Amino acid sequence: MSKLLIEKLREKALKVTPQRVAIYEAVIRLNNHPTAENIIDYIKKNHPTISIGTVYKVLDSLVENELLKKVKTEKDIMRYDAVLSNHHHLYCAETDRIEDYADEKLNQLISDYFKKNKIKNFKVHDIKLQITGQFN
Amino acid sequence: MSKLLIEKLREKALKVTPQRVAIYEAVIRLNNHPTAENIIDYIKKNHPTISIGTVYKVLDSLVENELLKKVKTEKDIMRYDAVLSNHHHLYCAETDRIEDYADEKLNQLISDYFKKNKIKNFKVHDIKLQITGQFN
DNA sequence: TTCTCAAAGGAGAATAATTATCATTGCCGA
DNA sequence: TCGGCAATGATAATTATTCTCCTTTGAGAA
Repeated sequence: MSKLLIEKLREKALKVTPQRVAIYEAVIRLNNHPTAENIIDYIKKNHPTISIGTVYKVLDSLVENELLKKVKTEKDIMRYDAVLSNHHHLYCAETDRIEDYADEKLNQLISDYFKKNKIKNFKVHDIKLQITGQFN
Repeated sequence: MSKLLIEKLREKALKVTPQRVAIYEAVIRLNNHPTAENIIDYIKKNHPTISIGTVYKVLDSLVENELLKKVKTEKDIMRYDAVLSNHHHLYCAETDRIEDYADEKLNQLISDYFKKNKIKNFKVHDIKLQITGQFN
């Protein structure tokens, strides 16, 4: 399950620690864009001694090493995502639910559009849609 | 300059106070998506006695009354925008610069796309593009 | 214009999320 | 197996924001 993690860590000469593995797996398991707090709660079950600071540090380094992504929210809390493939997010206006929305046809449409319509003085790296609305 | 503000406040039976006017005008003047801190610094020049709590309270109520919008960032700091018309944001990956990007043709393209391709179990209210990249 | 009073503001304490510090631990290459 | 150094744990500090509570003030009524 954590093959990718271990590989990436080795590749960058970072140590493979049980904490890093546990945190990475927690984000995957929790899989609805957990907050640091969600992750801490989940991990404490199997790692009752893990430190909060460690969780934040590990999350940061996993983001830096492109094993996780940060998700923007309305609130001032960071959330994390283990799905690395290019996708968008559906934000529920009522609850705090955030779901992934992958749509290759849409990506194509947008990327075609920007190929034809460059933004002046700006080099686009990445385009994400924040789709707000309501689940039903 | 604050006609719209005063109108909206009156309309909702909210008091027109010098603090509200100053904060609203500050967001317009600073016009690059200022943080609360930016706003406080700016306002202190003319309103040295304004309280930080007031700035936050006013910003919240202006957002609630649709005179300002909150802008999501990578960081866990809120930023504010006085431009209400539908537009997207260009995020600079290096600096914290955020610029508006309005593009009616693009909006049309996306809204047409979603008219034809509904997202199941989800009612879309609004779609925003976060375009990250680099100014040059 | 003055009065009234709820709404708004000010000062500072409190909270919550995150970051920093630093002594200790443990991963991993030699 | 061992030693060095990166990573962790415990906890203090910081930062952005919210809350509390008392004072002030905008604006409708008299």
